[in-house]
Amino acid sequence: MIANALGRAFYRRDTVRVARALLGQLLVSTIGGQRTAGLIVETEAYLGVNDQAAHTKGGRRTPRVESMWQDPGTAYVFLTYGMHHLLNISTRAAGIPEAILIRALQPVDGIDTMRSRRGLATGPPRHLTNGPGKLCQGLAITRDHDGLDLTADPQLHLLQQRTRALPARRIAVGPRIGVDYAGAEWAPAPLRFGIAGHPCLSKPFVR
DNA sequence: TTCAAGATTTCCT
DNA sequence: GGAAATCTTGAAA
Repeated sequence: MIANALGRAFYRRDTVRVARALLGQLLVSTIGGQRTAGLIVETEAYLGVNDQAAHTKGGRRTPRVESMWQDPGTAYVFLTYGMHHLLNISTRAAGIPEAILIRALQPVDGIDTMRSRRGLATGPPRHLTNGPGKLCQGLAITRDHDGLDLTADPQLHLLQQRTRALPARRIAVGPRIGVDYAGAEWAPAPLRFGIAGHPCLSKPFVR
């Protein structure tokens, strides 16, 4: 077991609640012998079979999205635009395909490793992980890691940094990014969460 | 078997 | 601000 890791019960709760509770927790990757880690500063919730923005809309259960149907705390990693990996964590009970997309981190450990992987020798560290594709590149997360149990995997897991979610006034809320195709009900739904005013957000929250 | 489109990033103007 | 890069998936034929 991993000391201080977020456990099954953390992820088994309501997805929006987990999305908020993940803000400020530490994502740790130990891949290729290099430890890299960052604090989660931005998340998005994807709500199962009804959500028209989710890969599981209409109850899809194809090989790609199988991880979303698995136990809470399972990694769902997919490739988009033919070149970028995106990391999600499944929530609620097995059989309920909801998940949270990790959209941005504040780099904490292994910054030199992240620079090397991202091809950014100079510049502010926030550019290493301020986007869902960027953070996967920085932490070396690929489809090889799809299906991992993030409550217990030595390569990839989350460590508890706080026992309570941030106060509501410190959490910015807005529509999800890049889901304009999802229709009038789901595209504008307030399912994106971020630490208000944090410099590592992938995009500003408009209010 | 075919084909359109995408939960993004980067580079150019 | 706009477009290209690049390839798997999912649905239709």
